[in-house]
Amino acid sequence: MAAVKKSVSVKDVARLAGVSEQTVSRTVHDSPSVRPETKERVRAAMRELGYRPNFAGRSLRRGKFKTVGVAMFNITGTGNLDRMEGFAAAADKHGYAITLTKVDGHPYTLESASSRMSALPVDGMVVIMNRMPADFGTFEPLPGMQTVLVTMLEHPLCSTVDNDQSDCSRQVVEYLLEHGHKTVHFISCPERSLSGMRREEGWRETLRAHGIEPPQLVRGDWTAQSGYAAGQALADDPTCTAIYASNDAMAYGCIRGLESRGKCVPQDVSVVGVDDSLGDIVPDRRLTTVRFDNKRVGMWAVDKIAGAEGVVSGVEHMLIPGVLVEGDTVRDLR
Amino acid sequence: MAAVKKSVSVKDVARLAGVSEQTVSRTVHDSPSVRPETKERVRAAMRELGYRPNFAGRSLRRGKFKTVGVAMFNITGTGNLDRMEGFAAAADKHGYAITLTKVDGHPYTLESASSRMSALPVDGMVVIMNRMPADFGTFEPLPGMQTVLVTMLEHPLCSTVDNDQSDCSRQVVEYLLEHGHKTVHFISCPERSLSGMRREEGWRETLRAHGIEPPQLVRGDWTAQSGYAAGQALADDPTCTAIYASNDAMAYGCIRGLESRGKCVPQDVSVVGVDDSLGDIVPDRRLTTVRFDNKRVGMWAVDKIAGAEGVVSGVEHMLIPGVLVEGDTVRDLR
DNA sequence: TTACATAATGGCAACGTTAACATTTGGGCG
DNA sequence: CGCCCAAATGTTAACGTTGCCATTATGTAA
Repeated sequence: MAAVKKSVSVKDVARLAGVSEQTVSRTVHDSPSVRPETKERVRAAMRELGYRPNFAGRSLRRGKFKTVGVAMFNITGTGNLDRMEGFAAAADKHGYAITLTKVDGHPYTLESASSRMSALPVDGMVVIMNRMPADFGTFEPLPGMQTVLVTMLEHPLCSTVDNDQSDCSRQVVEYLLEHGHKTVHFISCPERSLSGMRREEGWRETLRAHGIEPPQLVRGDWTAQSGYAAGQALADDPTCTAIYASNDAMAYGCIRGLESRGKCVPQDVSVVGVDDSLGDIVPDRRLTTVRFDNKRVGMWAVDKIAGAEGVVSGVEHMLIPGVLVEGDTVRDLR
Repeated sequence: MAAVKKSVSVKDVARLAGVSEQTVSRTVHDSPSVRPETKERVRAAMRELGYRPNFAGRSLRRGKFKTVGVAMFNITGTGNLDRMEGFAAAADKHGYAITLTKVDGHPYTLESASSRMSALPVDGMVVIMNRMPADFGTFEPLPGMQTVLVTMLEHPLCSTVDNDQSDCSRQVVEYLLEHGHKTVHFISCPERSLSGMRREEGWRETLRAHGIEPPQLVRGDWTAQSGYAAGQALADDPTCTAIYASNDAMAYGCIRGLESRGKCVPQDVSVVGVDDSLGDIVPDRRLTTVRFDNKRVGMWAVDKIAGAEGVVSGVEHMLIPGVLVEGDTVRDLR
């Protein structure tokens, strides 16, 4: 076997096929102005030499990378896998690739995510925010770099997209009220969670909108254990016929906590969660919950960048509603 | 505001700073052979113009992208998030970026993953295999493109890395035998899962190595429901004192199934799962399980590519053992 | 036959960067 | 004062690709 040349370029293919470099390029792009037999000859040469177009040369020439950068502060997080599925799907649709970067060890600012990205071959960037970056208010996206933030907070200069947490709470509370419950108790989450706080607000607002003063909430910490404790605490409250938990783990924990105090779900108390994360993990329950479409969130973000194609499209804010999935943990009191 | 120039290059910075392009380049790379005051002048010019180095030009010149491509057939999958965490961490360590590609809609072959990658700016690639690609035996990696497969099957031309499923079963079975159990029953998974089959083999082999003929296994389908059914079936078997389930969902389902037949865990039957995926979802149990280090798997893969730095390092096969995490679902019979 | 349109192909330059080499400048020392 | 060395900076070319324009074949109408 001959020594492998560092890299095969159009020039090599052109020489072997006996055509100009330009004709090779045209063949690569399947231009109609190359004779079929010429194309075939060029293709044969490409195969023989193992030619593959050089991305750097191409991007340099074109000034575009056909790539969207994704910056994450924490990669492990509920829904991130689905979001990535969305990124990848949308990118694929537009012929784009995704470049993933973890912004970690660096300060939690949009600026650091942005500067990390600026040296990478990307045409635009998506930042997944888990909590509030220090410079959220003052951040300016890099010129020429379309920037989309995955967050429910609106930003004056960047488009944003996220699950609609407010609407989620509205759906759950109204669903329970429609089923005849007089009020809805709430198991919340730690106060630093943006999405959790929005759920809490939504719960409160919806109750008030229906003329109901929200009862005292029970603060949890996302774990089933905290839900269990909350369930036990609420078991003795006679006004409590419906509980809305900020995630499924707490909802399931709550059910078990209620059961430990002799209350049955849904006969005595109805329970609803959020996230649809129990899936196939729990055998005995089909929890009523809200399923978010994180894939769609991811797709929207990449569509916004890859779909724009150089057009300076305006700043947009998108909230994508979840879907309430009926299980067997809610009793109809009507 | 002045019209934004398409892109700011070293040339522009050089002109403004009154130095040569080379000096700008040297400043970017913080070369010691540029006078500090010159550097400062150049830096000021860079700031003023908003210069950021062009990745395409740089890669073209250097012939390297400092990027590792990751091809996935299915993005959603147990452990993928942790693996990505590993990819990103290792890439960060080496100053590399990660480019993610979904190989979907295309045929399930290594060839299609490979050709998809070949047009992207990557120096090497990682393929996450969930099942057996049609061309696994015949596949040849692209010349010059270091390719690592995430699979437990060894490949003659590509390095491979994965969790050690065999060892996982060995650990679980020996742990149970050491705790005085005479045999270990097994709840398996669908036969098309590579990792599941390897767990099954490991279970069988370890029992045989200890002179025990493996009992009839119960086939599950990864869901808690199937584990529940398996638990009910095994509840009536007096020889069954220890059950090893192929994942945590089935293990948890199994526990509940046993309980539904009046058996207590761990008093009557011990149960062990795999994956450590129950985490904070279940309030009342700390399942004994095996935790895999998918992050390390991911890091190994990227290290292999980014750490090589052009050196043609040999094909290696790496299996990374999991860690048995003791919960409260195993009874010591000794 | 000539003129002229059309199809197919070729030549050249430029994208932004940096390695290699070339040049200038400033000092130290005989 | 001249020599040489080192530090600092400049010049040139090339990486691979493709847009633009020029050129050459091929056919078609006047």
